[in-house]
Amino acid sequence: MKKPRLSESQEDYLKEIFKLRELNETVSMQDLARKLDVRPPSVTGMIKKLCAMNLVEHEPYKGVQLTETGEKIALEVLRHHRLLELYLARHLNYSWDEIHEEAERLEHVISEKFEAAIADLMDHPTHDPHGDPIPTAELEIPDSPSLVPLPSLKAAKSIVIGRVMTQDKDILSLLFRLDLTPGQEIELIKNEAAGIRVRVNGSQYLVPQTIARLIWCENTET
Amino acid sequence: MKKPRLSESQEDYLKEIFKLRELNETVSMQDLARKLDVRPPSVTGMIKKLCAMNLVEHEPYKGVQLTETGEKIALEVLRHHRLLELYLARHLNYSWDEIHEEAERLEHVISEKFEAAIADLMDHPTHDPHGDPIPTAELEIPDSPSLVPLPSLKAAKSIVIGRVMTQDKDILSLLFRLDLTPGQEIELIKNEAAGIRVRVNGSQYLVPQTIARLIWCENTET
DNA sequence: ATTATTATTTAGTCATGACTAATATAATTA
DNA sequence: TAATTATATTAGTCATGACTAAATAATAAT
Repeated sequence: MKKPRLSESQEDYLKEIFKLRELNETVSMQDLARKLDVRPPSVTGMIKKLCAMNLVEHEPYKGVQLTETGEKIALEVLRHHRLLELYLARHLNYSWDEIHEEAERLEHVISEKFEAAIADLMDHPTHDPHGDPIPTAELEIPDSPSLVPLPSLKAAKSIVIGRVMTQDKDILSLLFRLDLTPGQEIELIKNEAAGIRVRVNGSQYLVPQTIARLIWCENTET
Repeated sequence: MKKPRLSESQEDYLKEIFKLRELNETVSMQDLARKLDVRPPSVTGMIKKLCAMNLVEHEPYKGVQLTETGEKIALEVLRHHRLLELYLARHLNYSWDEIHEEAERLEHVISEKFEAAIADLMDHPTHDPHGDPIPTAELEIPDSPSLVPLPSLKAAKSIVIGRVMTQDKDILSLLFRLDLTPGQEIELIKNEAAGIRVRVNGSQYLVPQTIARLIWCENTET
């Protein structure tokens, strides 16, 4: 079995299919075009190629899916990305909103050796700074606490943030400044129409619904 | 003035022209083809393009030269490369013969931020693990001690290695195992036809001429 | 000075991975 | 069911950066 080394583009396609698949039931060509910032015909072309390589399967109008091999590759890229994000934040003093872009470029070029080295250095972490799970070296996805969006919770004294579902730099830097970060314990005071009133480290904020929806928390009920 | 962002190929061409220029008086298309591992017509094509961008100048049959802008870019890439090599060796436990390849890929994708971060972390080093000078952030080449090849020296008690002029993995790993590394102090016992007899950390070796020529040392004689 | 050799360039091809414009197919709504 | 809208695909183009084969220019040797 040969290992033909994929292009960065191809890796990005696989990664994006994987990420979209986690959210939506089905992944359309358009979804991909949007996320990858290319035009639909480009997607058609690339998906054709990936099909021929047995990395994805495609039923027109029904969606794209990764094959087992395709998923392995996606997970490898995702592992690189998330390890890198954590590494940049922890060891190179990157701020939260800077890590994504850099990781996006580095993920395609680091070797197995590099991956292993930073994983070692960080003691084989299971989640990145956004709370996203980091696939293990064996490409399994580690267990995460079951999470729900902040707006779906009722007022409660102690809620722990698990994950922030955005890569938008402005939002990230805002959340970072307010300490609305994974691991942080907050108090949900009241769920209002305009937003969610929370207390974090003694300070009180009204978090707009749009932003609150991006904050997923450990499910305290039941 | 626009900054058109060069391709990795283009950066490699500029870097290689710079490095060749340090050794030879003149840089031919063939030299470039050899070093870059491409065929001469490819070089012609690319040089043409770089000329149009005002990054190099080319007198057919007389050689290629960097313009000021071209040199700046070459130095930037070189700075990335050498900082990375040192960083990989120091912080990620890379062995000497592994750093080059990884740096070769990373040098094109790291940001200014990344460059600054690792430079800071290492206290703005002036030389990489091979003894090659690391251009400063302002893209000046730092002073190096004046060096001469090991075979040109006479027997002497205390000689300090300054630089090893190879990227061959086997040779590097050999030199590393024998402690024939920049900064190391050695005794030159005798310059024989077959090689150079040296003592390093108490052990005695006969270093073949081919290899000895790659080892440059601080010039002890006036 | 002519010939041989080496260096360089032209001309033309190929693969990648984007693009636009136009078309076809499916899903949705009237 | 037909019309409309959304989705996907063809067909054809372009830029990049490699390649081969053939031609041309410079240098070295006889």
